[in-house]
Amino acid sequence: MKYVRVIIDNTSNHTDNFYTYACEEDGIQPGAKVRVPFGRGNRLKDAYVFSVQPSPDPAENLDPSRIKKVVQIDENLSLTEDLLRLCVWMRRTYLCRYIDAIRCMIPPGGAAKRGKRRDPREEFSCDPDTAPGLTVQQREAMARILPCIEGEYHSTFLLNGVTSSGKTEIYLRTAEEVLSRGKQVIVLVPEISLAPQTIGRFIGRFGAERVAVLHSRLTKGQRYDQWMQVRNGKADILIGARLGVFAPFERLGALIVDEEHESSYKSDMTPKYDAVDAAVERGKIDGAVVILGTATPSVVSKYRAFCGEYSEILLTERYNKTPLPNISIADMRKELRSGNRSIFSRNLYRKSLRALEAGKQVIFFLNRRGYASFISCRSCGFVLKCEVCGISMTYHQTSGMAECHYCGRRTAVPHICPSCGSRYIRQFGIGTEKVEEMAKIAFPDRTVGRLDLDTARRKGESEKILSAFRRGKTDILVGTQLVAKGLDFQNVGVVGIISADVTMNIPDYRSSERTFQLITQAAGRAGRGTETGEVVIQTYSPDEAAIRCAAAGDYEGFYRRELRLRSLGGYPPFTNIIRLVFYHSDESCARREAQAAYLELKESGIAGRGELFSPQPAYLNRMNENYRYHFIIKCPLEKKEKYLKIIFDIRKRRIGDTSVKSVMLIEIDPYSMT
DNA sequence: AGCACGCCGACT
DNA sequence: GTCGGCGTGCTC
Repeated sequence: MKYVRVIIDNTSNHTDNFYTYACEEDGIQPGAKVRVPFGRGNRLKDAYVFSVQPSPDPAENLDPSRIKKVVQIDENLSLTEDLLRLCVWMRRTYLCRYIDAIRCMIPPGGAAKRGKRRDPREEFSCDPDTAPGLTVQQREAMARILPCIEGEYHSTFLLNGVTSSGKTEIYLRTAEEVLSRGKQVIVLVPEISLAPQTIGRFIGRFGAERVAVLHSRLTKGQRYDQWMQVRNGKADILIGARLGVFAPFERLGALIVDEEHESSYKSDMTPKYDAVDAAVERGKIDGAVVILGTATPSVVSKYRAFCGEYSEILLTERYNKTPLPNISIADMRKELRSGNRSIFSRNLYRKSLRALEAGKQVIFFLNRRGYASFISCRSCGFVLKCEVCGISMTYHQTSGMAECHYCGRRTAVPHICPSCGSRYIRQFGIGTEKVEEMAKIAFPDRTVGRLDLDTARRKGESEKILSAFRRGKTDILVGTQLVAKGLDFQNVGVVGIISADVTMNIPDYRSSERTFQLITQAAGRAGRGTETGEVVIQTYSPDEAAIRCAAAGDYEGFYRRELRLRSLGGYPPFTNIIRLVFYHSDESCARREAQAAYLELKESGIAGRGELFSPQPAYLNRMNENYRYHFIIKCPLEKKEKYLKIIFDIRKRRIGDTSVKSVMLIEIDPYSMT
């Protein structure tokens, strides 16, 4: 007879504890999925074994007569011990329940109904791929990674390589080395639909039968099948979106994260984990090599490399010596002053016209987010920013005020520019639809396609738009970041970034970083063939560091400056932003309970100057009929444990207090503040 | 979250 | 007497 400590699969907030059961099967292992009687009604519940002991833990002082027996063991859906440790880390790091972490790791709906279903791997073309020779830099990179694979110890590499420097080949070689030692590989990509070439190369190199894919677009049945391929060792490579980090490999040798700076690695559902951090943690637990690949490292990752947490590998040479595009900045203030009121600068218009006449194609890029409106002066480029946080303020229609979404400060919208006194200060917001319309007017004899979330939502539509552009059926492609990411077009002569200010002015401390990354990526779409491409960046703030540095291809310069600003503002990587959200259908209840939690933190005396901010109505004040209040903590790294402990206690107090009605959400470094 | 226990009012 | 209201508290 063994005794097991389990976590019950239960929706309750009150049962996030270990429960001890007796088990007659002596071979029971941690990670096993079991059925146990639970509660007074002894209803059978799923549960997951976290530890196996010869006798009940005496410290728990359990009455032996209260210990019930495991009634069934489900061999199929068991987790690995390493994943259990990752659960513990997730609960500690994101303050979720054990069961929330476990649910990331098992296929949803359990064993879905049997039956024939499409193999999701079929959709990827897979010409046999043979390993090409490596460049000097690639060989140097492998020389640094190989010792970890051979020695089977964990290390995280930040693979910082410019576009076409051959990062994918490093991934493939790493995978090859790991696989040849009988170990397994996880490859994370930001979004499966944007990575068909990467997947195609893995399948082409290693064979489709060894590769499993996992992402949220799969049906439940498909996800179950792919998960099983991994669990029973049929596949030894998994390519997936963020949830692929939880693939149940027993002998994981490497975790590869492509485009590590992408925001899609942050989960938007509970638990709000960051798949990059989870990958690094899993690498530590499993003793696996972690490779974070990118052309524009996130400020946080770059800083960790600087601190020695990660080792940085630079790839600076372009593989086929493709010339870098010629990047220029168009100052839209000057355009306006000289009478050009169109959305195209003369420079961009002229270059586009010339390229189109030479039979080349053109991309117009604009990253419009529905709510991303900001207040700016068309005359001098001034942008209304919060005095405390330095973040651009958002215009609110309902209040008619400009608000900072971080600290909640409100100011009246100036009618005269505080900087230059001009009256041309107003709210901005153009979208891709308008760009499409304007492109059709400006280039009347050309065909224009548009790719953004609205046109790509319909299934198969984005493929249609992209293939039309690739085949030359459309001359001009207007799009959001969907066109900027990872897609190879051979015939693009000009990339026009219609307004670099759109991303610059979203209310988030990462807006500079995102702007730099997006410009760099969009620029990388130009001149992929043999000829030099042209990139025109249009902006009302040509002196903005993110824009200047991106135009100059100066990552280091951007990074150094941005790091200083983050340090001054108390932002990551020097802090973690912890956000607590409270929602309830009754506004006063949400406000009161947010206030109670805030006071509890304040009275604990933990918060230093500028760390704790008072509760504010959340940006989307009403969501699903719920009123939302939130507050943030700029938590210095060394105080994280202490802060999390207090927040954990607040949650415990709230669970025990029946008068508490609102729901509290905990977010660490949230990607958006909605 | 369930589910049972428990301590009060109105019904055959 | 006893049926049932939902406040309280526990679930190995």
